[in-house]
Amino acid sequence: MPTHEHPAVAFEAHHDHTHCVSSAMEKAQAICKEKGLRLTAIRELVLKLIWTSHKPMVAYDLLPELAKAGFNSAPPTVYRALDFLQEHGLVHRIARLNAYIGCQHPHNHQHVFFLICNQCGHVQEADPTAPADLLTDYAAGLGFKAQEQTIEVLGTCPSCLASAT
Amino acid sequence: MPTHEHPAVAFEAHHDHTHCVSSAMEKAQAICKEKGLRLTAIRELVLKLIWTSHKPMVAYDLLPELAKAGFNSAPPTVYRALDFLQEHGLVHRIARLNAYIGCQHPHNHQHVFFLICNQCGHVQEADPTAPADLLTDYAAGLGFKAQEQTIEVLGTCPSCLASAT
DNA sequence: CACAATCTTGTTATAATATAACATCACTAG
DNA sequence: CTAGTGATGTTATATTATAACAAGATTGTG
Repeated sequence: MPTHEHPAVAFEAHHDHTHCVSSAMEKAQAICKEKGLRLTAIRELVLKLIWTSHKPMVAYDLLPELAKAGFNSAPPTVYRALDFLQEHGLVHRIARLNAYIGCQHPHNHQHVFFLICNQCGHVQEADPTAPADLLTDYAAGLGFKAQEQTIEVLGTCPSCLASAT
Repeated sequence: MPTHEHPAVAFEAHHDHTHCVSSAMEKAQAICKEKGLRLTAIRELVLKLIWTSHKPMVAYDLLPELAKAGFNSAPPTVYRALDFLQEHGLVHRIARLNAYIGCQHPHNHQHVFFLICNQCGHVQEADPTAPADLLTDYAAGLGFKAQEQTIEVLGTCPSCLASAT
């Protein structure tokens, strides 16, 4: 296991997930407080559900969970919460999965970089810094001004590689 | 304008589009012949429509065009054609747009790299080689075996930058 | 407190994207 | 020519997402 905490966490089957979720929630509360945003009950629950699943969740998977918790559960409710969370950097939308995942990284939210396992579905967020610079430069060479970057890498994660023997 | 032909073509308002389309169609026919694939009338028309538009097209934009040409125009028809074209490297699907565009590049079809203009909607396919190597190496450092890569860069294209003055 | 302004949520309806399932047709190899 | 495969037709439905407007909640200000 690497000595730094984040990069491998989603590929670790037995990390302390309870801690992982509560830490993410505390961080989200702090961010909202700092920015004067309202992390309402619905928004908080949606974020918690996404973190708890620790896999990408699609919007319609969240609806029954909202219903269980006694909230309104029509699509606009969950899409609004997701829009809010995404807008403020708390979740990412993974385009090719139509799914949402908690934002784990300390980086510029405009630049996202995911490693998506084809076999188990786990998604690892990675550090976008190096590719972001490369892509921005490449685009600039074509006269294109880059503003937002999405990198989605599909493949096989360490744990699936291991279990394939 | 760069001396190489491909990279800037989609940002060139006045390139020879008729030639551009017919050249793409000839190339597609050659590829299918070589691989023993059947570029049927529907598949050929779908590919031609996509190339002619020269912008990303969504599946449901293609349906009325198929109908005009006298073909069946239920959704499965167009999705099947798109699946075929995508599977054999003739078009790409741009995940965040739910849209399809003709494949312009001579590279590995598993590695795609798009520059998407927020203002005019034009999409430029770029050379994925350099970022692909970087991403594969980065993933390998995390024990992840990369197999397929999607890079979508949003921003402003040269022609929109120029017209913004 | 009262009130207006704004933000958030509730509610109904519908749009947009994509696939399942099975029938029929057409091409190709033997 | 004929069985097997691949392609298309057809109907129905699943999945993802948003429009539009009403009602409620929160905040700042007098």
